[in-house]
Amino acid sequence: MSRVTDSIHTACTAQCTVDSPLGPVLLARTANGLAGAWFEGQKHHPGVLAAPVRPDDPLLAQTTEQLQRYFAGDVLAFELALDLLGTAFQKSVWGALLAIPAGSTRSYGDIARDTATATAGRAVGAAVGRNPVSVIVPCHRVVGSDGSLTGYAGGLERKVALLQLEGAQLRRARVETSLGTALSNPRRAEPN
Amino acid sequence: MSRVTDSIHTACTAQCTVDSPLGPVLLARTANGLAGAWFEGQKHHPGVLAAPVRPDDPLLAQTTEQLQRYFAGDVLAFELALDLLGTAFQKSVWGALLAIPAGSTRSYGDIARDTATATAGRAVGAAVGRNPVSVIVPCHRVVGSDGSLTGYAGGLERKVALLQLEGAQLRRARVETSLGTALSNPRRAEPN
DNA sequence: CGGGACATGTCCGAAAACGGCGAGTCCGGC
DNA sequence: GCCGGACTCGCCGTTTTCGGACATGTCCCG
Repeated sequence: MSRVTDSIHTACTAQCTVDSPLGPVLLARTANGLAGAWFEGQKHHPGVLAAPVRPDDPLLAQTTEQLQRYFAGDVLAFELALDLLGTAFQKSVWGALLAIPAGSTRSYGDIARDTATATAGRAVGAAVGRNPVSVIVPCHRVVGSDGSLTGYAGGLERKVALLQLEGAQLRRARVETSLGTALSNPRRAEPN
Repeated sequence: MSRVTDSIHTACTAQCTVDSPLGPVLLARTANGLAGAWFEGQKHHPGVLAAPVRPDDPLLAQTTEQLQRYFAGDVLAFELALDLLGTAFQKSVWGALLAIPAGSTRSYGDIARDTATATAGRAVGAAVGRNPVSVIVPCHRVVGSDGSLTGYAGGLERKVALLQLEGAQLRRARVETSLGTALSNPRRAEPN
């Protein structure tokens, strides 16, 4: 068990489960904020938590409501107190994710350039993959530099679904973008 | 930082410092009981704790008082709620230490025979050395099978001082015991 | 006696492996 | 000629693995 994985086990003060179109989501909070939101069966799922089940916990209830609205199509920024447990590097990456607006995407390399060494794309990928708060910390908005989806801890189907729900421009089959590179790489408006 | 060392950092709820003839002692408690008592500069000292300083905490005050009586020569069993943070093996070893009455000593091998595999003497030594609650969990009452003191996280001087305070029979310099091994190994009355 | 060799649980430091990458190259198809 | 796709290589933080080191004691051998 990783160091951060077991810290959620000890720091978690309350948990509950929300149903979503993509399956049940396990929510977990600490004394300081929301610390986890995992799809069932997703990678790095913490498993069974010892903390008491409290759907009525104010923060968890708030989270549940915002998630339900989100999945209903009312996509806007979540407003929740977060407590992201991880290394300094991971926190900086997850923080950068929060700055990606719904409907758009950025590449792992972009995040690397923003937060760390420009060449740390791969490390960014690892950190993004360990995002403890799915959906709310929008790790699904990060794609490869060529627009490919590359991976998602909850399974690529969920990543696709989330992006479509947000109305993001997914890279299409090559057929439609034959006229130029700009369309095949929609996340870059400015050429430089 | 070791896994158990940082667990005291997170679990500690209150701390304070007591003066003793052997130097200041840092006391730390968790929600469940006394979790630490370290001499200044001793090995595995947790360093600076974030928990608030509360000499008036009931348990800490109780501990302070019993320690002062102990050092004043009123040596009797401590009566305190303990919360020993460690592995199962370590807990079993530390538990065995509590059974050693003041004034007597046992060997690392003895403890090994009592708690774990008979050949785990060395592992017992390591565990004893990491006893988080000095003096109260009497790790100073454990000596080598030949009666030598072998080591003490707080320094051998302190180990000697504690044992003398308790009136334990220390092995003397070789000069006086030249007549036989029995005297040099006073902790074994029965030959078998 | 002295000097190996071995068994035991845990911690610590170093080294290697492992990813949700990205840029560059080369080659085959249309 | 333009892409794709497959392949190689450098990059970087984290996790895992591994080798010693210990507050030892027993046995066996000179």
